[in-house]
Amino acid sequence: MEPRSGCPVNAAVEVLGDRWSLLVLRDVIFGDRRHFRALLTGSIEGIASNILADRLKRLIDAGILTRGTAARGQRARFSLTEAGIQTLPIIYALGNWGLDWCQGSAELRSRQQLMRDEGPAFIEELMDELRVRHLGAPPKPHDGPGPLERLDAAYAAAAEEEHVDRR
Amino acid sequence: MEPRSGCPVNAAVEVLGDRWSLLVLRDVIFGDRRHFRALLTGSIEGIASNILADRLKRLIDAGILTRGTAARGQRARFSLTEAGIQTLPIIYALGNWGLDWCQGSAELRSRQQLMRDEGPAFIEELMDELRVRHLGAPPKPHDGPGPLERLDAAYAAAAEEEHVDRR
DNA sequence: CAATAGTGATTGCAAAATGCAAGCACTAGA
DNA sequence: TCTAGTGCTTGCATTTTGCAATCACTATTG
Repeated sequence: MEPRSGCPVNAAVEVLGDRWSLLVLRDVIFGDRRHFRALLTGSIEGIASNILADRLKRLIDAGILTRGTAARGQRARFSLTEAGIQTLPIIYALGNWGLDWCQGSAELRSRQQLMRDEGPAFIEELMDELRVRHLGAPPKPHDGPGPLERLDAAYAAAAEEEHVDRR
Repeated sequence: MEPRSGCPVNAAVEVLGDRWSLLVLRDVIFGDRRHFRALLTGSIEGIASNILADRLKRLIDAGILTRGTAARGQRARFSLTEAGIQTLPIIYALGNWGLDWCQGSAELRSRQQLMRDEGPAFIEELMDELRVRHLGAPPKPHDGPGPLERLDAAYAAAAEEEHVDRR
């Protein structure tokens, strides 16, 4: 596949400029979904299996994900590469824009809101945590819960609030 | 068109998650291309006229671009809305990733490199300049050339260097 | 006036991508 | 053996993309 130009934006969108790839990466990063079935059944947008299989293959070919060895019929685990981890600012920027300019559910917006409130250091910490989880990097010392845990807590709190609101 | 979920990332990719929309925005922002023909013939990726027409319409419908009034046969001018200007961090993040992980031409990479070197304040200044050019905001006082002029200068310098290298 | 150049699409067609839902060949456990 | 889980693959219809020609309009020039 020959790139249409040598512009870095074009290069990035040839790999990432389709909505399913971006949503898959979001689920790997924030949902900690590392297996095919989890990604398929966990997709709130309802990705089709052939699209998921295709996108995972593309992301692997592009050096963004790796696939652990598994025999046929056995679960394989997907991991982000360093290049994959560094897509986080893109996903973050998209979510940030969506927060300002699109409607959405408070529950699903809560993670994005927390990241915005926390600032760029949080994004860096999150990338570090992804390096631990996906690349086997040694954990850095930190107090209290890690970024992903905090994001999950924000989501759960928003879900609880939404539940209370409905009563 | 019903959104597939209320997640802000999903909301953003439903509007922006296709490569042509992102490339059109890049050309409006960095190439200062404001008319159909300029976007069509100036596209280094060679966008097709039906795709360009379709994407411009979508971006207008999504509130990212506006189209100046023009009679049939007359040139219309496209302008970024505030929402359109705020896609800059997304485009920037994509280009930044492309700079690190993809091959490309020095000439076409020079703008991205300059933005990275300058840091987040540059992105803010660039958004201010876009507000002046597209929204008629009053210019802020600044010394020397504006961000877009500096980006063009970096591009020209890289082109000159590349030209020298070839001799 | 006719010819030319420019305006932003639109069109016809073939190829490619998407999406739904069923099915496949495999593994593992009861 | 049956059931449940594994990651795809398949058949089919629909949608999107991409190429290149064309359209209906405007404005200018000879």
